[in-house]
Order: sequence, then C-alpha cells, then structure tokens
Amino acid sequence: MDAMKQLTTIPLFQGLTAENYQQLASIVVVKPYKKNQTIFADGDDGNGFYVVVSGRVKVFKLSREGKEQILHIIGPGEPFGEVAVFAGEHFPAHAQAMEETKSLFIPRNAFIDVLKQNPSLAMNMLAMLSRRLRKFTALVEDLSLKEVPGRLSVYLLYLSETKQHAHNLTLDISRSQLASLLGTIPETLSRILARMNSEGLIASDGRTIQILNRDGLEQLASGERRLA
Amino acid sequence: MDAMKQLTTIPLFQGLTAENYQQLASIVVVKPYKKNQTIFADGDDGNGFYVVVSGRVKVFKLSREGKEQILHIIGPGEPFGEVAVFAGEHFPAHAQAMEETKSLFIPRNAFIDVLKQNPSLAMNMLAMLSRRLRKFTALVEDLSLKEVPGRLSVYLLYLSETKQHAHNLTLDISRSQLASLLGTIPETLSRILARMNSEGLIASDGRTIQILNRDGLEQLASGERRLA
DNA sequence: CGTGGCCTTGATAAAGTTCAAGAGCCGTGG
DNA sequence: CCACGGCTCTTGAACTTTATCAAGGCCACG
Repeated sequence: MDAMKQLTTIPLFQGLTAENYQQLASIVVVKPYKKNQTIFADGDDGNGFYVVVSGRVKVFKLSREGKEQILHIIGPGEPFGEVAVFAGEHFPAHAQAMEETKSLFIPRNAFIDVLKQNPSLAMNMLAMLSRRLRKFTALVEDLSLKEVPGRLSVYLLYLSETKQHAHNLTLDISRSQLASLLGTIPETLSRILARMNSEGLIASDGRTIQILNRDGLEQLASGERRLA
Repeated sequence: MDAMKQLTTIPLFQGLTAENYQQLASIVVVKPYKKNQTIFADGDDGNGFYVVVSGRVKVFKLSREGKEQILHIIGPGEPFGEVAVFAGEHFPAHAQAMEETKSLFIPRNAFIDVLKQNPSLAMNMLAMLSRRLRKFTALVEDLSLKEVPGRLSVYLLYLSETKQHAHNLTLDISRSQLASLLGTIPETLSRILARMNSEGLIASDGRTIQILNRDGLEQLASGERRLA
C-alpha cells in the first residue's frame, strides 16, 4: 500500500481534498519499529508527530525510580506525539513500540503549512485533541477518586463493552502493563484478581478473563461496594 | 469595557482580523456569576464554551460520595468548557465560580462558523488545547507517581517559580481546596504542612508560606527523600 | 459574645507498597 | 527431548501512607 492510500484510511485525515492528501503524502515519512524499540523519549525535541499504521505503541511516564505509568496505548489509525507539535518544543512522555510497529512520521513545519490552508483538517485535529483531553479527564478521575479494584472493574467493563463478545475477555497486554495502566504494581493487581475470583465476580485464566457477575463489577466501579 | 475590546485582550483570540472580532463580538454573551454559583454540571449539554473575564472558576469532578477532585482553576483570560465544543455533546466535569466572576459565553455553532473561516484562530485553539493536554499529563504523573508530600512540594515550587517573589508565597485558595487540587483531604494536608514546618522546610502562617529550604522541597518533589 | 466555618490534632483502620521467596511457563541449547 | 535459565506472575509478611472518625481550637461576623 502506498503512503497516499494509507493516509485516506486515517480518521484524523478524513474529509480532505485530493490535493491535501498529495501534500501530506509528500511530507510523510514511513518509520518501522521493532518490539520494545524507543520511538521518542520524555524531553526529546518535538519536531513532528506520528500515526500508527500497524502494531501498538505505549506512551508512558517514568518516575525517578523507574516505575512507569502508561498514559495511552495507541493502535492503528491513531496519532501520538501531536501535542508537541502545537504546544511546545519537547515531548512530554516516552513512546515505545509494544510489538513490531509501522508508523508514519509527519514533520512539524510542513504539517503546519498544510494545516493553515485547510480548515477541515484543523477541525479534525481539534476534535481529536478534545477527545484525548476528555479521556484524560476520566483517567484523572479514576486515579484520584477510585481504589484499585474500582479502576480494574472500570477497565474490564470497558473492554467487554467495546472490543469483545460480552463475557469472555482476552487481555492484549501483560499483567505488569495492565498494572501500570491502572496506576498500581503487579503484586497488587495479582491479589485483587485473586479476590475477584474467589468472590465469583470473574474467572481468570492466564490472559483470559470471564465476567461472571457484571452487576458486582459495576458496583465496584462506582464505589458502591468493596471487595471482602 | 465593551465586548469587542475584551475579546482583543484574550490570548486565545490574539492575531485575528478586525472582521473576526466583530463576528465574535456579535455571538458572544456576557454572563455574570456569584460566588459558589454553578456554571455548568457534569453531563450538561455542551452547547458552547466560556472565557473568564474577571474572577476565578474551578473545574472539578465529584465522586459518588461527594468527594471533589479539582481539575483546573481558571483565571482571567483563560477559556474553559471548550472540549465539549469539539469532542462531544456534554461537559465532562462541573464548573463553579469561586468568587464573583464575569465570563463570556461563546455558543458552539456560531463559533464553529467563525473558526472555519479563520485558520489562525484554529491554530490558537490547537495550541491552547495542546497546552492543557500537557498540563494534564503532568497532573496524571503527579497523582500516580508521587505521594502527597511530593505533590505539595511540586505545587509550592511551581508557585514560587511563576507568580510570586521567590521565597514568600501567598496561597490564593483555601486549604481544603488545595487538598482537593492535590488529590487528598484537608486533614492529610494539614499534617504534612506541620511536618514540613517542623523539619524546617517551610514556615507557614495562615495563607502565607515561606520557603526555607528549596533543595529539601526539590528532593521531596522528585522522590529522592521523604518526610520523617 | 455566641455561632459557624475552617483548620488542626489524635486514634484507628484500611489500602497499597515493598521485600522476599517460590511457582509456572517457554525458548534455547546440549 | 529434557534441563536449564530467564521471564512473569503469585503469595506471604511487614511496613508505610493515607483515609476516616471524632474532638477541640481559632477566628470572623453578625
């Protein structure tokens, strides 16, 4: 597939003119990454942004002691690093390929030129940033208002609503990474999964999790109930 | 001061044409709020956004039990509620005036019309959203990676760097609200301030705080050190 | 001079982290 | 084909941090 065709399949770039696609195609660079390869580091110069074509990328912060908090997991069609393009000089977090990943790199200056000529691209970008901001609001809410069992419940219910058939979930990330996404550590996650199992809320086996009692999870998610 | 003049002083609207200002002025509505008055509630229909002219507004989330997490405190010249205009139908949080506040309300549809004709307004909006996203990244990092003394240190150092003369700070919010901003409760904040005092890091008296040992605060902020 | 709001302090309990040890799993190489 | 080493995940025990509950102090305002 050539760059131009790829561009038209990306939600961020929907609704542009053929001319715009050509302009974009001429500035875009295809970049492949291996599993665990760093794409950019916290503090790097933000001279452009990326769109994932295939594979997955995690965007995360690192504490001084090396504990990581995952901020986003970016899948095909989604952009990342775009904040740096408009806000400032450097990336505010680390980005690393979680598996073999192909991405497009859109250099800053060239992109801004295209943007200036194209209101509908600007509108797309605005909508996208707004959606991301909204997700962050939810993340902050989760981190500050809920305990870990509640956050885990929110995550499981979210998974079951979106990607998969209702009651049988397959985690597509490791437990350690799930822990990081929930703002905790693997030990705590492990214990909570065990408690959820013994309370009959779920049945987990490796990366497979069955939801046995959806109401119970919803109560945990909303803080109405706690685990024994 | 008439609406048009106010508009030109707002960073978000810098660099527009005279015609744009007139368009905007014709759709803007001035709205006054009393102290503690609700401006919008979580879930309300987002049919426009606001810019604070004078006073202050807090944007916050509420847990089921009523515990509040402040997300932003918005001052003169800053916009709020703008995410709803691009992202979706409803506001993702509550907004309330912290004191007597005057704000401008910009209705959604009319604004989008102006935006479509004006790339530089769109660029301003993009930059603003990006900056806010960046702040959120930092907030998430704080909430998930640091303990309360660290978060408080970050906040104090931030205050001393930006607004005020180096070592003598005056809090412009109540302790309860500071607690909420830091993702904790007033009791915990009180204890930590007491410990910081007795360790000679700060000298606090009411709403005034003197920084006595900047290095010590920086160590707490980065997790190198803990309070006794 | 009382009354209500906010802040402080103490005792207690809950939640999560840390440290340490062991179990299960998988690919590599003998 | 089996054993080894290196992962990740699990489990236990001690410890740390923070929240909760309760009581008392301070101050401003009526």
